[in-house]
Amino acid sequence: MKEWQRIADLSGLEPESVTVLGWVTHHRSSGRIEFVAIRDGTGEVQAVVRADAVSAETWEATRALTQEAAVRVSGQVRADARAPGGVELLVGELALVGASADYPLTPKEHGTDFLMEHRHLWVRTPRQAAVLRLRARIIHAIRAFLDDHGFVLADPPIITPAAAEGTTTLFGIDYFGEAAYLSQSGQLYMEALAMALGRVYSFGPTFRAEKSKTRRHLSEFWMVEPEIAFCDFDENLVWQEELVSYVVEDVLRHASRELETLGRDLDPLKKVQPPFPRLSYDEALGRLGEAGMPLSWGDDFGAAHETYLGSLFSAPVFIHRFPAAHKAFYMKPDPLRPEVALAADLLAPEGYGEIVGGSQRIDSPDLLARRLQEHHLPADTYDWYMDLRRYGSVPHSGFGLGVERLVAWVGKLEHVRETIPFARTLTRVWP
RNA sequence: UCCUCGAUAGCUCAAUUGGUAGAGCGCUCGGCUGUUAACCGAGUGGUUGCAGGUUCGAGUCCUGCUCGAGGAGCCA
Repeated sequence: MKEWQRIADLSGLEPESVTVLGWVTHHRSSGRIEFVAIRDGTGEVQAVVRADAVSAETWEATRALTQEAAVRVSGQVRADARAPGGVELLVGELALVGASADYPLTPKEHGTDFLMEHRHLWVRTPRQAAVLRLRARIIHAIRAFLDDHGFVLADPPIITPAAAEGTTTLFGIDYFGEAAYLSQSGQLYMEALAMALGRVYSFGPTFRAEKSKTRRHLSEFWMVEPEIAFCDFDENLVWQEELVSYVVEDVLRHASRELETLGRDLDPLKKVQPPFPRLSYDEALGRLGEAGMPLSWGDDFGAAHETYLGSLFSAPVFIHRFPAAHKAFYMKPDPLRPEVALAADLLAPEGYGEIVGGSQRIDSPDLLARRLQEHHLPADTYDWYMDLRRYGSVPHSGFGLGVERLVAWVGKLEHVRETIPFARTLTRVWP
């Protein structure tokens, strides 16, 4: 027999006597009877304490309970329609494990800044706990899919000597007296690892020092970066849609309780089935023109354009073959149309924007050398990267998936700052 | 970096035309034997973000600053 029970396992145990360990979320008094809501991380249960049924010590301990006090409660499990969840604990004994005075978070509403300032306590609330559980399940699904399809986890360094793409802002650090940077993408390293292991993926934190201040941006976020040898552009898209579909299906099956806590409408998720629609950049321009949002060829999409394009379909949509001029140096031009790159963004529906960005990489050593020059990138820094084309270069592709954006969309959350335990944003590096 | 909005009790907010800073929640005390963010009564609580200005008088008007939120750009 277990010494204590998880609250999630209580249902069905009636009329057994059990012990539960947890925290008091709130309690109500009605004179000679107290109702204490207890949370243990697996669920919440109502403990009922009657003055005439317990010792004086237990009664006094119960009367003195405060919000978030840690307690040990023993009692009989019983079904009762009046109890939230249908099951409650008729208490025989209650003891304080850890006191809690003047808990800052009340059951009433709070503002964003106050909650983020108390993020270490905010995570105790049912909604935030559900988000973190959903995140864990999504990460599990991503890794299960990749592991089951022959991808080898091979993480690139987080401390890097130079910008991977040379565009976005990096966080600099002092590396034994030399300048170094926190990785903003492991992609170039993943290409090297794909030449060694075939199919690889990285799963780790990524750092961007951009002064982005929106509900879609974090300074530190987690990214999955698969890289696949002998994989062309079209196959790359298939991997992406299979992965995203698998994650959604897995979450529907295994995280339904979390989605329910979040009030997530499941119908849009059920429509996420491969293959996803594909819209070329040119076709996208046409759709935007029809919708009264005309752009000139070569223009980048703004947030409003992405939201509109994402809203056209019930599943995520690929926008592919962007003008090459503004894209990363390593992206392969379309052989049939060199002015566009074999790159695609995957836009989530319901206004969540880009969740994946991927491309086929340049395999020609001559073209890659030319691109490095055109982008004014130092040849010596990228010499090791050129080696990948000098020694057995093959067609290869890969993509980067933003974990927090995926979680935000799947959970239909307002802001990515809730999808990670302790968000690092432009204005917050605390707690 | 730019645009918009905001900052009043521990929290969420109110304060009419420039005229005595309030409510709910929290907390403390009391009441209540089935509560559901319990309820009822009493109490507690303020350098109105900071600095200056206008005025008989500023939470309110003006200037500068600080901090925050949303958005743009950039991106996952």
